[in-house]
Amino acid sequence: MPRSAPTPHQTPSLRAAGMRQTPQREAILKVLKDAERPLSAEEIWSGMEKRRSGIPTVYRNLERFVSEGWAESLQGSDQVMRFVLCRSPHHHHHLTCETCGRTVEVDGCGVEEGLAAMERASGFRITRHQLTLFGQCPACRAAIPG
Amino acid sequence: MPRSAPTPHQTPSLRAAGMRQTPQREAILKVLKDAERPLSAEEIWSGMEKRRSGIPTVYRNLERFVSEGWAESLQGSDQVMRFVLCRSPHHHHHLTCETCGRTVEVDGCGVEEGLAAMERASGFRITRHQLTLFGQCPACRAAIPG
DNA sequence: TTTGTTGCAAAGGGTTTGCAGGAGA
DNA sequence: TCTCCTGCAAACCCTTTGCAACAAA
Repeated sequence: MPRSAPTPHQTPSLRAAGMRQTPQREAILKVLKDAERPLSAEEIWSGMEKRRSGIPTVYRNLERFVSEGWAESLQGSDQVMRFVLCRSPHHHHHLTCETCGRTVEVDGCGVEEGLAAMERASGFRITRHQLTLFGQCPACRAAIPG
Repeated sequence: MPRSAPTPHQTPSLRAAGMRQTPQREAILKVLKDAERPLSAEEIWSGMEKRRSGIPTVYRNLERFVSEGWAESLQGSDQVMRFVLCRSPHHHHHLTCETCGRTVEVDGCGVEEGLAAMERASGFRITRHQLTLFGQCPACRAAIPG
């Protein structure tokens, strides 16, 4: 249930979204902004200076940010939810390096034709999809050739 | 750490996989076989006649079946792991109807070209991907046209 | 008989809730 | 001042573990 204007992917503005501007919220956004990979709530919490917040506050705000479209929550293979700031307002996917954990966004999608073929094969109408990509980033490829 | 032969996707054979044949295991496999959608451990447990098992047994065997390649575990948007029997030995994806929950497998993949484009754009080497598809099955499309 | 499995109970770990006090606007 | 937000503690819930009893082979 997004509350903000239709194009919320710009620099998150607490005020514009009708949220009060608290140091906790700014700290959470800062940690997310500086992160190069999806972070768990606990990692975000640890990253906040002086831990001046409780974990529940982190969770509550994360949920808020996701519903605003500012962040995205990703389920890993473990039981932990991780969060990333959405840099792009467009449809995109996250590509995670399995060696160093760095995550980048890939704009666009590139699976449309594949989806169309699957629709024909299954008779389903495909309305949404979630694609998570894993591999190795350029730096790690260079470090560990093979 | 699969223990069975390289082609374990046929009808699961407990004996062939080096597992003892217990009523609990047969019951779990039966519930999964009859299911048309991914089931949580608790749903599987409830589906076993007379609940003649403890939840830990269900979890332990599910983990075993997954490592044998007989089943696959899927993370939904909630915090619950769900399980499906793999009908096909090939690379495939699961397509879930958002109206009735029915899930089918789509053989093949169809996103290869897209992945190649993403590799070029990102510089990553993509080694694995997870694609989950949502939409509406033929029956639900017929029932609720639009 | 041997050893893999099960059941119970309890622990674990991430996430959510209730509520009273605190602080933006 | 008026709400919204936060912090604390406890509750929740799914999943895992330890261990002794049990049963498949």
